[in-house]
Amino acid sequence: MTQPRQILVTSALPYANGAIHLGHLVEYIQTDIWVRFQKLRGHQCLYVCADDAHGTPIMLRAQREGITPEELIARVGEEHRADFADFHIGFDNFHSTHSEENRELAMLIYTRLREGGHISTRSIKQAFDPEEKMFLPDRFIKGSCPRCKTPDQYGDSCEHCGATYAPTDLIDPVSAISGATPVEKETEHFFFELGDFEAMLKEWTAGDHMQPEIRHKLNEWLDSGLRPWDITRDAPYFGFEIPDAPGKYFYVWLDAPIGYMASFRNLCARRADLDFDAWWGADSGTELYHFIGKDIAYFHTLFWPAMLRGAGFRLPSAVFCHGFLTVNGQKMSKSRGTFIMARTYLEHLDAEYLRYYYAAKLGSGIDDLDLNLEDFMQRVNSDLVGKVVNIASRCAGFIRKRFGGRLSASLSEAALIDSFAARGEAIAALYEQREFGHAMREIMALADQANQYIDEKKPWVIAKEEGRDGELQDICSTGINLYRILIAYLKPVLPVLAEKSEAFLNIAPLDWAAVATPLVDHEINKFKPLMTRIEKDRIDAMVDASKDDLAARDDSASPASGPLHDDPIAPEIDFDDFAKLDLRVARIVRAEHVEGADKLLRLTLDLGGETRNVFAGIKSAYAPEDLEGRLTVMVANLKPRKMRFGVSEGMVLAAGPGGKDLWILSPDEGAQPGMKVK
RNA sequence: GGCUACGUAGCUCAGCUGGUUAGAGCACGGCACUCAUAAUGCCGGGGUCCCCUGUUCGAUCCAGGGCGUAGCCA
Repeated sequence: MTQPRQILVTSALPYANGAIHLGHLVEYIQTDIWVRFQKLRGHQCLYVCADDAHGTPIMLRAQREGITPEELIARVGEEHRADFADFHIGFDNFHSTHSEENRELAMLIYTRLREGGHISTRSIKQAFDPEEKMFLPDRFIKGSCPRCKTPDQYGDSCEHCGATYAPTDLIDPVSAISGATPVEKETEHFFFELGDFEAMLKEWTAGDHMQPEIRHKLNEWLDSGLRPWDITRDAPYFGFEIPDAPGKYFYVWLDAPIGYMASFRNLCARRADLDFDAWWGADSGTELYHFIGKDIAYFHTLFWPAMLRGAGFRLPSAVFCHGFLTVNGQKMSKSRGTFIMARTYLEHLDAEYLRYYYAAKLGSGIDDLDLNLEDFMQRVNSDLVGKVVNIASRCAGFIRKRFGGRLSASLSEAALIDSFAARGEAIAALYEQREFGHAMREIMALADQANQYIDEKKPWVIAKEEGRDGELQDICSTGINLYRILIAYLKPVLPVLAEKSEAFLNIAPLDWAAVATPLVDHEINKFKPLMTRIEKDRIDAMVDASKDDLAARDDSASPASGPLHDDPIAPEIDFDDFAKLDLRVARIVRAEHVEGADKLLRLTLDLGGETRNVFAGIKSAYAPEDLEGRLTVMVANLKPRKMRFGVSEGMVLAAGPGGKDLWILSPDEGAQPGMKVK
């Protein structure tokens, strides 16, 4: 080990007007894994975050709920803390931007920027709601797109044609709050003169402080010239009022990143060993990393370094961007049930499944990450339960039953165990570079090796032979030692599995260095299942619950609804695509319940010369006796599918959202079984 | 609309500065095994590397154009 480093890490501040969802968690899990890794390596690594508690949306939401903004952010803050805790996000401190520390630091930075001549004042024209007596952010003005005329678009861009414009360009603009027609009104704002920092930002950007993709984007902004940044908003606003400018507040994005500092200062107050200035002073020798989403790179790579430099603080060592989450290849969708809240997930599934899956797919780039629920289940079950935990499971029984839990007094396979330990530095380098997916592949390759070893040695054969106890004990002791190394490598990702494994192995908490010292002549505890498989119905239940959540949650009267809205028409296909489908009229000659199946009925379909066995998920809507004798339509050339209860040789067509609301298709009188539908 | 990225097997992803038969895991098929949470091991099938044009002796990798996806445009 080299010298311990001093590292301060942040994740972006979650906005305090809504719940944490699985998209947010990409970032917190990524950051947490990196932080836990650094700690296991023996570094002093501190992870701070806070709620981002200011701004118009929070003010308005509190109004709507009839509570104060302070009450709203207190409530949301508690929810956020609980969600993070249950996903094992190990913040050293989680604070709020609506705090005294943040007020003082925001003032300090603002004052220093002003003294440095970097704050200017100018009058701007902004949309004003004459009924609510407030200026309107772009997002709170709606109207028709000036280019494509699509109605009901926001004041900054059109969701239909992608045009960007000023709110004043909208056709028939209205305030989203009151419905009144906004008027233009002049107001004086303060601006941060970003252009003063152009040279410094160009130099900083050229250094190794961000990913190349972000640097490209930044260069584009730098080349097009830096404009002054509007840092104030007028009352009414929820934020920090500027003392010498009554009625003016700091824009939420000014004090949000300062929240990183405020959270750290708050931590310093409780920790005698931490000195704020040593970590944030201009000449600080510590490291500082911000993990953020690619959407807010702008604020963290331009405004934030400029503010820090202008106010005499240190700059970040690096800003790490990540991509966005898609679910099943698409944007998270409320109607599809893939807009999944952290809490909803936790009610159905173990947090570590998701931590592992994200880790397996995260790299150092800014690509989006897809949570494919089918892949998620298979990956977790196969890698963690089938491969890793299985190693302990298949060795522990012999050690316990035959040797009283005692591992061999010496290593029979020192070379194998050494080869596992020798991978530690390479795996550490991957964690360090945030190449978690690559690290997981390396670790799983080791798990495969361990299983191969056990397979090759066949302890279950040796166990039946006289006089080979020593060999048996050696093989299983080796397996246990290999398992221990794998768990140490996985510990940043799976802290709970690690903790349970430490209890099973009867050892002190593992760290990276512990890998070098194998367990010999050591007694382990009884093995209990350390992790269980993901069941498909748990995922289905989570998706269903996410649909329900939103029905309940979505109080912002969304006028659009109905089948077309919930399930938009699929992309256009050619006739050839359609012609591949062979739809046939079929008579349901028998319909019966399937023992053990919650949703399925077994249908025997007559195609006029051929009968098919089809399992249909319509039990919730039909009684078998109501179906027998009916004509319906089936997909006749669908590949047969093996199900738990038998092979399903096709599919009957039905419409409806599910449950009781499901209707199978019926041809009119006169159609004969076997006729092609075209 | 402009810009920055991305587009590789059914799915999720690797592929170092262009070079002979393009890889992994999962899924799928076959075999073996039964210690283990129906876990494991061995073998196998499967890809016009989004499309077009160009540069090159040679391009999945470079250049130009197109299509699609994501983000940003203070």
